[in-house]
Amino acid sequence: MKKIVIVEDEPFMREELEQIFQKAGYSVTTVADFSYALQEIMQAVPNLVLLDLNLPGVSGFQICRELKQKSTFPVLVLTSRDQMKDELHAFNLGADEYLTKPCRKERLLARVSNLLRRYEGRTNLLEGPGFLLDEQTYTLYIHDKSVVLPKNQGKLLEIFLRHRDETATRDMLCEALWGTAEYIDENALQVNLTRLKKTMKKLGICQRIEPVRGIGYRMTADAEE
Amino acid sequence: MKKIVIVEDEPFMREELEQIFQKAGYSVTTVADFSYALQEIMQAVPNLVLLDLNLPGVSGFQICRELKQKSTFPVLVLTSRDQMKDELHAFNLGADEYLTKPCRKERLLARVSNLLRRYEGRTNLLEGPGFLLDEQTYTLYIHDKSVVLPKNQGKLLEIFLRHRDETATRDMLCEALWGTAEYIDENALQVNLTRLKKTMKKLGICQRIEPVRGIGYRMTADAEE
DNA sequence: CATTTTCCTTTCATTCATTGTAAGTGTTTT
DNA sequence: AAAACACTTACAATGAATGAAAGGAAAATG
Repeated sequence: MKKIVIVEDEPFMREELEQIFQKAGYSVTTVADFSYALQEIMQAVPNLVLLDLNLPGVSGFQICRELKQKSTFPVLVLTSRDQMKDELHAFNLGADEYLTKPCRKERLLARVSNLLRRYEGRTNLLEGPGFLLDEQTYTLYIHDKSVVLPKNQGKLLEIFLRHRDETATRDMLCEALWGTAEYIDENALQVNLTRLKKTMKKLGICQRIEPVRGIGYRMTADAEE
Repeated sequence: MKKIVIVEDEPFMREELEQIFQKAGYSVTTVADFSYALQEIMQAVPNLVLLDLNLPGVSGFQICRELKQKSTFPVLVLTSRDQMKDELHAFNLGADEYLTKPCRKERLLARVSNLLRRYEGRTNLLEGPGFLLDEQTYTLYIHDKSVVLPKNQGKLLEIFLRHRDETATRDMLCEALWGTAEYIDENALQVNLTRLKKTMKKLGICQRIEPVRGIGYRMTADAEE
């Protein structure tokens, strides 16, 4: 059963939405405390997020942006703000659909199931700058090409994507590769990193993996590409 | 550069759309002869199709349905028909977006780039009943799981998906596996089929691969699942 | 500027999944 | 019942991915 999180402050509206989706066979969770909205959503691990923009205290835009940075859930913005600039802004932040209230039940349900269909099989995809990585198979999507990375290279890339612009310690990387933080062989890690760099270069993904002396590595988006 | 095909009968509207998208940096093709619309679209191999519903002689719905059955291009329906039932119908046929004329340039462009973003890395996905197959890597997506099929199994499944409910001859299958229609070994095909069946069963995809005596095989959707 | 430490690259042997071969078993059709 | 066709299983060969080893660069240190 597909799970939907509803972020809406107006109680009457919230309850109506909840009923609509429950009747349609969805599992529904509502967010009450908007200052922790992001955490609550992440914890619920929904298939889709229904987001109002006018929330007391917090900016709906801000929630949308952070959601899209830290997760891959589809976001449907449902709001009474019918300004074109709001709509464009929402799309720029990564929103997947934008509907204005009042909205007919049928339209809402149609758009939701449409989004869910679009996102089928997309739940495991990590977003990198200019490419996508399937975290289960390590299939890499870039433009219209796709390649399956060798497991070790995939594991390394996954770690880097999960810690964008942070430093990944050698322990973390070894842990990911062999399940233990102790060096099996300090060099094996090295070799696998070299290989990852090589395949990324071959694919035209310009990323720099820089060493952090004595600690580990960090990946930063490169200028070109 | 992303390529868009515009299917619109009203000349003034068509030209305006063409200009809007060209200015926005897209490559544009327009369809003139609507009785061959489908063929023209398929031949153009666009990244997105902009489709009007009110076409002389042909049903836009019909084009939409066939497009979605035979390709994976995203379809944006842009029409003056603002009936709710038209919208729902379009969505049921697999349309990805539905906008009513008149429509502001900004909104149209935003929705288009939104769709294109959503379809990144999705261009190679073949749709099967309940699952998706990447035709380059043979990564199989089912529910929230993904698996990379061995090449031979992937090739076989691809053939079956491209000829849904038709019979795939042994020649076709051998051709796909070894590039030649002559039997390398009649049995090798057999073994690979067995393996495909086994993995599909393990993944919970209920498909039946039935032999057609002396000719080949056909895949049919199964009752369960 | 020389030395040490740290990091990187290349080559080679091993390992493991995938594939084809072979032999034998089941199932239709005539 | 016999023949033709379809399926399964086990095993050996192949090839990609991996780790080991050794030597070369680059950065820090005195």
